[in-house]
Amino acid sequence: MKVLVVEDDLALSDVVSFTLRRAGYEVMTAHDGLAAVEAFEQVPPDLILLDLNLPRLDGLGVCRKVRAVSDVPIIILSVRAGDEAVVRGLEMGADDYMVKPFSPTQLVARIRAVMRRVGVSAAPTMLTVAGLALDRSRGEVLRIEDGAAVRLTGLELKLLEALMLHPGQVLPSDSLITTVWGPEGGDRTMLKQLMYRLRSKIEVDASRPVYVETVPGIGYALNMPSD
Amino acid sequence: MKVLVVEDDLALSDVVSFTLRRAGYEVMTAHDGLAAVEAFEQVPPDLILLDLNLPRLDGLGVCRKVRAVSDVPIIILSVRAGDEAVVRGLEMGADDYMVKPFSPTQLVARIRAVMRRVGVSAAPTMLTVAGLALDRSRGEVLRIEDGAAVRLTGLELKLLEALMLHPGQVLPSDSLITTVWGPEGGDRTMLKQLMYRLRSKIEVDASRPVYVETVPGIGYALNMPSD
DNA sequence: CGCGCCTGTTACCTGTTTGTTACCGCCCCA
DNA sequence: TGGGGCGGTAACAAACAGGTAACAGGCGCG
Repeated sequence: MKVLVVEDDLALSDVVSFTLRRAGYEVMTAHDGLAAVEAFEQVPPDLILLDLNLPRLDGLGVCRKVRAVSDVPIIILSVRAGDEAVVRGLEMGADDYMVKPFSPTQLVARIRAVMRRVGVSAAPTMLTVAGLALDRSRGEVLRIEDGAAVRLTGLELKLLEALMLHPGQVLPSDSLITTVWGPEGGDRTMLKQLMYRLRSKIEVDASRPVYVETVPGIGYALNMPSD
Repeated sequence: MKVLVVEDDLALSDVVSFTLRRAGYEVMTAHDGLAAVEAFEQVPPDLILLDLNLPRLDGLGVCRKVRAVSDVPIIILSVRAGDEAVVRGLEMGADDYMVKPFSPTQLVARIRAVMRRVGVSAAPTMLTVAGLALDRSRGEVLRIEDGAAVRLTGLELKLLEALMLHPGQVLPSDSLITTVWGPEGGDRTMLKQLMYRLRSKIEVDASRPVYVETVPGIGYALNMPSD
C-alpha cells in the first residue's frame, strides 16, 4: 500500500512519513508540484496526501492533473480550515482534507476512512483497532497492551481480520464462516475450533476473553476498548 | 436525497437545515441520540450529520448503533479538532468529520465529496418503540427508562419483535405462535411459558407487567407509553 | 525420508435454551 | 356451588451451543 506525500515543508514531510511507515504504509515523497506529478506517473500510489501551496505547481494543479488520469484517493492538507482552495479541491475531486496541524493518530484514521470509502480492497498491511495491531504481511498480531507479538496461521488471520474490519459489531457465525472458508466449506464446529485457537493466541487469559466477545446464539464481536 | 441532521444546538441545527435544503437535500432533524436512532430507523437517510456530544445517547453511541445495521455515510461534527472522540468515531466507521464552526459552502462541499460513491445500506436491525430498544444484531433489549440491557434468547427475541412491530395492537395468541414457531410447531402452553420468560427479563416487576399487556381470551399487546 | 505445523474431525463437559408437565388461582357459567 | 378453561408460576428433563482437548491426515521443508 503506497502513499505519496506531497509537502514542501521538510520537517512536516518527515514526521508524516515516519507516522505512515509505522502504520505499515510504503511512503514516497515529493516536495513540489511537478515532482509530485512525476512521482505519480512513475509509481502510481494508492493514495495521495497533498499540500496545497507548493512551489512550481500548486496543489490544485496537481489535483487536476492527477484526477485527469486516475481516481486515486486524494487527501488535501491545508493550513486553514475554511480555505476557499479547500472547497475548490474537494469539488475538483479530492476525497477529504485535513487542517494542519493534525495528530498522527488522526492522520492514519483519516487515511483508513478514505480508503474504506473509496473501496480500496487491498488493505494496508497494518490494521490497528481495538488494542490490536495486525500485520498482514508478516501474519502477526501485536497486542498493544503489553507489546506481545504472536504469529497467526492463515485461517486465524482471516478470522481476526474479519472481526477487525468491523470492530464493535457482532458478526454472525455464518458470515464469519463464509469469509474464512468461502461459500462452500466450513461449519460451526470448525469456527469454534478456530476461534478457540485464535483466542488462545491473542488473549491474555484465554478462559476470560477480552478481545473477542461471544454473543451466544448469534456470533462474535471484537470489543472496542470503551465498551 | 435525505440527510439526517443530529445536533442538539437548535440554532446550529436550524442553520444547517436551511443550508442543506437550499442545496437541494431533504432534511430530517433529531436533537438527541435516541431520537436520532429512532429517526434513522423510521426513515433511513442517505447521509447522517452527527454531532458528538448529545443528550440521552452520545454521538459515538449513535454511530455504533447505526453502523451495526447500515453503512450509510456519517459525517461527524465536533467542536474540537484532535478530539479523541473524533478519532474513535472515524475508526468506528464514520466517513468524515468537520470542526465547528464551519461555513455553509464547505459543509455542502464535504457532503458532496462523501456522497460521491456510496454503498447502499443493509436491512435495519435496530427497532425502537414503546420505551424499548431492540438490538437484533446483539440479541439484546435496552429498557430505556433505566438503561438496563438484557440478553434475549432466539425465541424471546422473535416474540418481542413481533410485538414491537405492531405496538399498541393486540396480537392474537395464534398469530404470535405461528410467527415464533412457524406454521407447524408451538402451542398455547409454550407461548405462555415463553411470555413468562420474556416478561421476567424485560419487566421491572415481572408480577406487574407494564410493557406487555395480557388481553384475556385473545392475546397480548405491547403497551404504548402514552396510552 | 522424517519432522513439525496446520487443519479438519471427533468427543467430552458445561451452562443455556427449550419443551413438557404439573399446580394454583381466577373468572364465568351451568 | 363446583367444573372447566385460561393464564401465571414452577420444576424438571431433553436438546443444544460453546469451550476444551486429543488425535490424525496432509503438506511443506530440511
